[in-house]
Amino acid sequence: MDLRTLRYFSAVVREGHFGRAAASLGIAQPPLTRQIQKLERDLGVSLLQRTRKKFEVTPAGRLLYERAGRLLDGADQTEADVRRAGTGETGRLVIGFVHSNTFTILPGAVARFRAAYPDVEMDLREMRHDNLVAGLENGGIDVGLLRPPVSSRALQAVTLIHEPFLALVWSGHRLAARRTVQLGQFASEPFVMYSRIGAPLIHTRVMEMCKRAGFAPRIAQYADQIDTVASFVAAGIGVALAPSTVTSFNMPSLRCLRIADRPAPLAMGVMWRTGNASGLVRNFTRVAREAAVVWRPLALLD
Amino acid sequence: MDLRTLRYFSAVVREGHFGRAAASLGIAQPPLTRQIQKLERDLGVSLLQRTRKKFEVTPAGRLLYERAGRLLDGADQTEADVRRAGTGETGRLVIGFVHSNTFTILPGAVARFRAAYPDVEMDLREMRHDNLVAGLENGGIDVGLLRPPVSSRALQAVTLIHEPFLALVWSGHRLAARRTVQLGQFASEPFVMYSRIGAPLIHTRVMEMCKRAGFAPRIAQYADQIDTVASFVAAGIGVALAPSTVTSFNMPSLRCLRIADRPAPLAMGVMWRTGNASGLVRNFTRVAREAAVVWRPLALLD
DNA sequence: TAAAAATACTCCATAGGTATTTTAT
DNA sequence: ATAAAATACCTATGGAGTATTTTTA
Repeated sequence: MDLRTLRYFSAVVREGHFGRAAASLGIAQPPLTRQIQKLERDLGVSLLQRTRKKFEVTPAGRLLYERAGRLLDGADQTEADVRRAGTGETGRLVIGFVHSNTFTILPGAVARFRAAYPDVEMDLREMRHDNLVAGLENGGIDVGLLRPPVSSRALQAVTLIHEPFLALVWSGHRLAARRTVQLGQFASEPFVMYSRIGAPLIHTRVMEMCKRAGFAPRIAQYADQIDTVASFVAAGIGVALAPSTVTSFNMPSLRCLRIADRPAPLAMGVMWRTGNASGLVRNFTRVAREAAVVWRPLALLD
Repeated sequence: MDLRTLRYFSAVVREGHFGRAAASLGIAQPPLTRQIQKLERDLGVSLLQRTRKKFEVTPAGRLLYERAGRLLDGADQTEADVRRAGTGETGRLVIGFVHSNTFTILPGAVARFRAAYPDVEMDLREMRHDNLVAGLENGGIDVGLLRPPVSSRALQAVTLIHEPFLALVWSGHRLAARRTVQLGQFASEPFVMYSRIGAPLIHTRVMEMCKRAGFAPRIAQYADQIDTVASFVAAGIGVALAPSTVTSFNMPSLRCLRIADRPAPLAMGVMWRTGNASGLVRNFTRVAREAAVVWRPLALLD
């Protein structure tokens, strides 16, 4: 008993006529006759009470007709649902993101994805970089928004946007009136520094930049997130180097300066486990790229 | 997408291993691999994320696995139910019967059938002979207990029991002390007669018997059913010829006499529409025959 | 007599088998 | 090195087509 045979039998009962049923199925009448005979043999049950000219449906046949209809509907529905799931139009997507995204592509990407795939359930989780990488690797997180590069062969990444570094000082700082600074001018300044745990990538980058400029920063305060860094700087605790996203904040006592050394910008990307490129992940990645294209960093100190 | 393929896919997911799945399905591993690949092609969906060594199930695959399980369970259940319906172990059976059965095989047949097929719903309908024949012909009644012969090519019959005719007189009758009568002795008696409508077969038989004995009966009263006939006779309204079932009644003023002419007995049979020999009908017929075999007419005036 | 199902036969698509290759652990 | 999936190639079952027969309404 397979679905094709059930379709055949359903057609015969529905049409009440082998010839018309065969036509509606797009096959010839003799194979249809044979398939129904075979079905009856296989089940060991008489489904149709025949004469050479017509037939009527036995009680067992009526039962099968009723059940077959439900089974076929269920199979069709399943096929459609699986197709949709395969294209990522439905299902559940666990999205991990590091805090920095809050002010960049996350809102746009989520809004676009929700609009494009309303049937996908999104589970958004803000996480620390290291936990996010682990989550992606062990499958707890389907897709992550975090800063590449990540040294994990198991993960694949696409870079979405680049954010230049800016130098931050408070409005009372001696350099506050400048539009551009040399990193060397910060050599003896107290630093508000991204923590190694909360933002290892930025931490490393800032340390490198300082080293390249010829000094080791004196760290007055650690902070995990860009908004905390900005508020500490605005409070006069120290200077900082931070991605241009800081311009999203409206902090009167904060000044953002261009860096004459032009350090390489920070990247933000979308990552997923190699081999988990399901429709959901592919779709989210695509939508995130679209969101990144139209994303405009706020005016960079024009 | 057919049931076989779904069984294959379910086995692969359940076992987590193509080789073991193939073994559990009783096929070789390569065809299983190919069938899963074909299923993915047909659906246009990646169900398993493979390496050459192992695989994991994609979200779409998990969805299909879950749905396939339900579909397969439903199909198996349907197959079992249809088989049962085909053997007549389940379903609904409309049984028509003429009143005479009330005192003969009906109780035994129904009790046995209920015991043997507890899942069959019985719809018992007492009907007049003519309506029962019509009901059998048009399909409203599945199986009937009535007196053959019936001149309808559309119906098939099996005779269950034979009931000898007895002569009935009231206890004050001049022949009441006899054990045997000649039909000719009733020539001038008033008759309680089965009506032509209610019991056409017995009516005809009684008229024939009288004619053969050389007289036309003087009909004092008509009655439709054996119990009515018996009570009229017991009331002294007239004599009657009736099947031996009358001995089922405990009527003090009723005498049942043997008929020396030994008329052919009346038959009672089970009938069904030719070509409606469904499992239900076959089973009922068989059980009715079994009931008839053990049926013992009450002591015939020993 | 006409129309419908059943049968006879032929063909080919495809499921399944065996042998072998590839690759990940 | 081993074990697991994939591939190559072959066979044969059986599903579908055409032509024809049978039957009954």
